[in-house]
Amino acid sequence: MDDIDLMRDFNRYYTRRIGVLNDEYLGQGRPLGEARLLFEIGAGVDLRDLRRRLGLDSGYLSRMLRSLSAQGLVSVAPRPGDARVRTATLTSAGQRELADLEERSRASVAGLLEPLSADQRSRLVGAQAEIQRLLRLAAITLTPVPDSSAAARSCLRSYAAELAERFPEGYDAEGALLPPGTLHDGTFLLATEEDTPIACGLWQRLAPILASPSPVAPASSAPSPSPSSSAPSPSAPSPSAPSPSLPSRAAEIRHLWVSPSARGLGLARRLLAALEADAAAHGVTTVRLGTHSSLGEAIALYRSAGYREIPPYDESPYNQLAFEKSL
Amino acid sequence: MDDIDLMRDFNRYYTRRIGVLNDEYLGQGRPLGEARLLFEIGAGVDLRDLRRRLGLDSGYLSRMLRSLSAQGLVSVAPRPGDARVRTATLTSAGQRELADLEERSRASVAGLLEPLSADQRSRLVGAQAEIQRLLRLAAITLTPVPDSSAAARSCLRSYAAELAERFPEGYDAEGALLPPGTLHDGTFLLATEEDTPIACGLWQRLAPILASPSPVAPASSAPSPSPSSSAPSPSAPSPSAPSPSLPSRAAEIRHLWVSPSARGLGLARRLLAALEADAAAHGVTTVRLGTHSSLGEAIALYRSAGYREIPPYDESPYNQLAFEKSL
DNA sequence: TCCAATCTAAGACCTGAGTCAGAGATTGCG
DNA sequence: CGCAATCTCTGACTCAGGTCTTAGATTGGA
Repeated sequence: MDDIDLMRDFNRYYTRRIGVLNDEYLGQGRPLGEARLLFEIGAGVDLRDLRRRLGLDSGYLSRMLRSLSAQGLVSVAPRPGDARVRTATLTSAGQRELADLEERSRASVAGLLEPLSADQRSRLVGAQAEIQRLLRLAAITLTPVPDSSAAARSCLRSYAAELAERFPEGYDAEGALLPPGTLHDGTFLLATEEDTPIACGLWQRLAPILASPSPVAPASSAPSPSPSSSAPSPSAPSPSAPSPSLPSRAAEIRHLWVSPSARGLGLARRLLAALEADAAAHGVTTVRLGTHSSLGEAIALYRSAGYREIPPYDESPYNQLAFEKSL
Repeated sequence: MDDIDLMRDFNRYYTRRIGVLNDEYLGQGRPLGEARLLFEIGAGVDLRDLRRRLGLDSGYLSRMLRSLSAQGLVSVAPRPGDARVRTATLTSAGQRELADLEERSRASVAGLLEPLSADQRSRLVGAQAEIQRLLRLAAITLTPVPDSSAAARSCLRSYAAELAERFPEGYDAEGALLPPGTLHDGTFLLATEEDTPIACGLWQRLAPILASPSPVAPASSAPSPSPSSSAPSPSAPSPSAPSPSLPSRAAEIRHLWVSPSARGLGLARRLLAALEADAAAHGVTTVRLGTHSSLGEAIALYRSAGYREIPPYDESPYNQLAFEKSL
């Protein structure tokens, strides 16, 4: 039995167990769809958002809401300001009903856990947390996007905001952040979880350094089918590339950032590996990066990913440390 | 957030993820119920069993089967020998269809696992295995039953069969097994998982030993509300009890057995603890047990559960080792 | 041999879930 | 202002899932 079969087996077992659990507390007279609605309508939600979040047809939603408001559990009213969209709110009876649902749900889970010792319970939730982390990580997709795209800029803004807060000296986004539309020889990777951006990073070809060994022919560095947003094949240097006609084999990784909500999943490591792989596929053999001495987790990540410290290679005031790795 | 909320959170996340996974491969044109039927009809099943296993209404099942056999996937025929029950079999087209379903299911799980490294995958399935073990353990119920009940005897038969195989000298069930209906001062605990017996064990009051300290008044050993099948309250000794009018405060644990299908769950430990608790609730202060030197896991269990070795206290040829614990 | 029990088939019926097309209301923008 | 876009409601429709009842076939045991 391989991993796949083991997982299928677990899925069958778990969904069956949890299925009866859910029936136990949800199926108390109320149709499932309505119960889910009650859960989702916290304190006023636009119907539009409800539909999107639950993936419902507008007619279907409208009908369920009608039923719920006939039962006096929710009230639907046009949103002040824009009367096209309507918002649903729980009435006080609805809140009671929801609390009741929650309580029943808690009770049925408690009944399930009851025969287990405290130690066994904590092992159970520990294993669940591990699974959830890994599944989240697996559900995150990495896509190359233009560095000027809205999602990319929003990630970079969050990145800059966080650095401004963490660096004792603050962070000058204007001066230090990659200006939009200037990444011509490299790739901006965006990580999204259920269509919301949660992490990013980019690699960018470095101008050849005079002290570096003279460029050799790009012999076997054939263009690969790997995803790349903007980098042309190595034999066709981009217009913005500096004087030498052969592209540099050194690149820099910059702006690696993971949203706080996605930390602890191992996403930074995955993103870093993806950036390296993409750069390597474009003929890059050496990647460098600079970082701030206050970013302990990042430094630990680079070290454990095979980077070794080198003297700082640029003048950015924020890059007190620099690292390098051969691909 | 306590264990219960953590588990609810995980349930929501997991069922949602797995839900879309299932829709992906099951909802290919065929209704879910029919797909489940295909899975369940392996090589010939009685409709009666199908109904019981899936919890279906006879009319509903009959309708689905009609539809499946109209599609040429299953054939239903009266069982030779008893024409009241009918059996369903997959046709060769049905088998192909099932193989196809399985393949799609594997593919969708594989797609989910694809972004994970081998190490992450093995951590995932490891955590799943842990959860499954703990949930199985939690789903097992311990019930006191008469030692002559069919379920009890079936467990004891399996127990004897296993010992006969494991002991180099064999096992004489006639001589060594508790005869049915003879447990008058003690409790036979049966462990069942989804209504099938999977483990058992019993405690039985020992006749007072002459060398033991003289019996004290059973002062505070009040009868407790704990479950007990046959043991009368300590103040009313059973007719079969030997001469002294006060019940012995020593008991013996015997015939502790866990079906191979339920090993590794920690069930033996739970069963042992339940037996001790039940005995203690009946005024027992010392439990003893004997075991065979070849039963390494059992010996390790007793040691780790707080038993200390004592000299053998009876003449059973199978009890080369004896243990004792004060409750 | 006959009766009760068992098992299944079939039909009527119901509910929930979900889709679709069209009509109204409201708003933003040229 | 008027038009297009957005959002919602409504009703008609389909389908899966499931229950209930009745009837018929078969069998085992009195």
